[in-house]
Amino acid sequence: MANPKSATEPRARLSRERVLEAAVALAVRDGIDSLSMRRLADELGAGAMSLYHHVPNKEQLLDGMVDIVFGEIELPPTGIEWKTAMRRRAVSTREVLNRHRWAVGLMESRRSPGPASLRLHNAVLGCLREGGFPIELTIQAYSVLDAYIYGFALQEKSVPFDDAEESAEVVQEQARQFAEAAEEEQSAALAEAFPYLAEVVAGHVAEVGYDFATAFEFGLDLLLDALENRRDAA
Amino acid sequence: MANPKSATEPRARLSRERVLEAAVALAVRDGIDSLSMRRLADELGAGAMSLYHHVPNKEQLLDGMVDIVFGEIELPPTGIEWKTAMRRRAVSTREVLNRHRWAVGLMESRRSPGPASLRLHNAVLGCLREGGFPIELTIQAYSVLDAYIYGFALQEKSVPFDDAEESAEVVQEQARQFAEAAEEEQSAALAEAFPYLAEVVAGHVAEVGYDFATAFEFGLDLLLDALENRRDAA
DNA sequence: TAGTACTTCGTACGCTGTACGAGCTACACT
DNA sequence: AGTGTAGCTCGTACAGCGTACGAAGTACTA
Repeated sequence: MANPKSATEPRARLSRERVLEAAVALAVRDGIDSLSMRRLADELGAGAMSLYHHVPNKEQLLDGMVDIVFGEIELPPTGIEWKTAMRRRAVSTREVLNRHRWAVGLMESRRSPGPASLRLHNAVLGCLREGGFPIELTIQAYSVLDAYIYGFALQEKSVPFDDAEESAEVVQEQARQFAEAAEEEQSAALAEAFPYLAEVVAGHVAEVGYDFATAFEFGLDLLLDALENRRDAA
Repeated sequence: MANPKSATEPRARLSRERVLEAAVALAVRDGIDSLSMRRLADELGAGAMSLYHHVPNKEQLLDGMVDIVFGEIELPPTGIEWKTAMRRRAVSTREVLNRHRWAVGLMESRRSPGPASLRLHNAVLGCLREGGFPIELTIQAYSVLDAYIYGFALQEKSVPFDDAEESAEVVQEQARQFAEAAEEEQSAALAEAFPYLAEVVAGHVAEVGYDFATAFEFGLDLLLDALENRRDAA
């Protein structure tokens, strides 16, 4: 019988790469909670247990996915001023983490970094060293910057929607929870219980809005400038 | 009404508070992954489904647990300099998050904050406002500081052991993964592939060590000073 | 004492990660 | 060309998960 399967037919074989890519796509589309081995296998038109021939277990599947995300982050360019380079890398990191919100909790807390992660870490450290930072300060700077970047991403993760509407969304959300919690708190006047919070949420954010990108870069520049001062003071 | 006087019987009834406390204790002892409704019920000597009369579902159980953690964070003291107050609060947050590592990923990313969370947020904003920060800068400062604090906690979460030994632990871990990943990377000389990383990991951290508390306060003071400058420049 | 409301919890359903092993496929070497 | 073998696929099964449902027990009010 003539059964042509040598062509580009749907009978595509699995591979570690295909599995990881499908996993990332699924996480982006439906969120990390929807990523189960069975769903992922379905997505690939395979049986669940087939996956285990290309990935040892779910934990290492996540490791692989995380490294894909690391691979999307722009390395700090060499040959330009360190501050500009670090800024580019930081902004790129935020963008990537925004695209892959599912990864935010996983990136920093995961053991056993993959090659892309190592490459990035090495490049960042190199950028600082070449920028004239002594070792101790390099480590400090690296730690501080990464803490800020990932912490900011963590904050952003909790807001439901994308760029444009997010501020309004946050405000609404906050205001509603505000009322809710105030009820539990037995007080009728919530603004009285939390006046400063009310001032910010109802008074300012509701009117002026809040732009994450601007806020991120504000803090980023604050840090970069402060680090530069520290370096020159040494 | 809600507090029976003669509750010294071994036949302790369940209550939302008892459930939440047991849940936190379990998470501290065995980690958040070990927290299941059945295990928690066992811990309380009850059936699994009994819990649902005191907590609507697991999601809100986690919300309640998180709010307990927020409640342990020291509010920024009033009546003293804002920088000192913010420092105290930041250091306290790090301590609490270190005691409750299970909570780190959950604190910031959780919707619907509880009363303790609201109280803390309000106090922090108030501290900045009373410290002479205009509203816009207050929001920025708040965002930057929290991003840093929680991001740092996220980093710390991944290191296995406590205070003293952690540096050595990190180094060993890093070095091992280093070798591992370099193997995958096909190169034999890992130090050649990631020279800066090698310099830091093998060269400096291995010898001098790395103290998280010091690193945290370095970045914290960097931020606080920078924010003060920003305030005075306005 | 009866009625009512609240609490407890056994059972069950559909989901999860994955161990096991039977069958299939593809390629290497006679 | 035939055969051996190594790797891949996947059906089945198991323990554990969150939780819907409803029966039984307990406590308190009238």
